[in-house]
Amino acid sequence: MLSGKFAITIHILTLLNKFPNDYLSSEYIAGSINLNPVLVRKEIANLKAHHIVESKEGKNGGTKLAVDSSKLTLKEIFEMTFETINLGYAKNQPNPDCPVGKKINENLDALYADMNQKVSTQLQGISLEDFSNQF
Amino acid sequence: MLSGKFAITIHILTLLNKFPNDYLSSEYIAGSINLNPVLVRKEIANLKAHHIVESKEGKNGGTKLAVDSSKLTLKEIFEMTFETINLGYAKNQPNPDCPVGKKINENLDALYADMNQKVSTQLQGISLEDFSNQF
DNA sequence: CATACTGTAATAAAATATGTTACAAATGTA
DNA sequence: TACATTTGTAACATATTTTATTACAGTATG
Repeated sequence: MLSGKFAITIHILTLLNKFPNDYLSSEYIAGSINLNPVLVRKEIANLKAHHIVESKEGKNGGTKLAVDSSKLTLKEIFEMTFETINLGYAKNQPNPDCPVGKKINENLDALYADMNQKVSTQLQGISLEDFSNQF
Repeated sequence: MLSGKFAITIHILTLLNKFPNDYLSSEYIAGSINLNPVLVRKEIANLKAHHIVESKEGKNGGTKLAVDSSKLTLKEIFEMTFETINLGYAKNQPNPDCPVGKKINENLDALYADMNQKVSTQLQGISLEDFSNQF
């Protein structure tokens, strides 16, 4: 559930924000992340689905930001690349005949919902521009 | 890095807290979680290393809480089962010749450090007893 | 029309998580 | 003492997820 998606996506967006007038190729972006270009294109597909970037096919094609980086927050990026943050669940269905087993996931859910609230508040306060300005 | 460890561990501890006078067997605990007993014993080994539980080998053996559940916080459980919370890193080493690649992990680290701070504060406010009382 | 891209599917490889088997050692109990 | 039950732990097996690769059709540029 946790993977490198958020990190990769924010890396892509930071690069796009550094070159707001250029269409960057997946090959170029992949070179900065040190990642396979196909995986970059997959994350870009996700960003496109959320109308955060636009791409141009064909020669000299590539991708550029389609939104104002001061208005895009890390919370939105988080939500595009993660469902929620949590500390995991036991994978198997716990025993419904045990009072603890029966309610454990419900109680973990409540705990994790609070965590998400706190993390979301933090991330909402940081724009892509803010993040990008650190470089 | 994220797995079911936290969930499994808190499940174990909740059970132990429900039966504070009994040594529960890994078999019994595994039945509630619906997990292999060996994996339960592995998590218990971790708890023992932190002096949270004590075990008795041999017939009628098992594990029981060794601490006051009102004093053990979820933060401590979190730290025993996770290093930190984060939204991941690109797995490969980013390109050090790119200004973004060179600093991306450092900047993500700073972001995640803040997240951990917030999550830790939340978890510190919840004791095992509090959690267990929800069942 | 050659070139350089995106988009996407199919497949492979690697990494991680979970499960199983096995058995020595400990301990209670008949 | 002999037996049954349980922990502790290692070794191995399987499943799942993540990451990488290959391939190629489609699109735009010059």
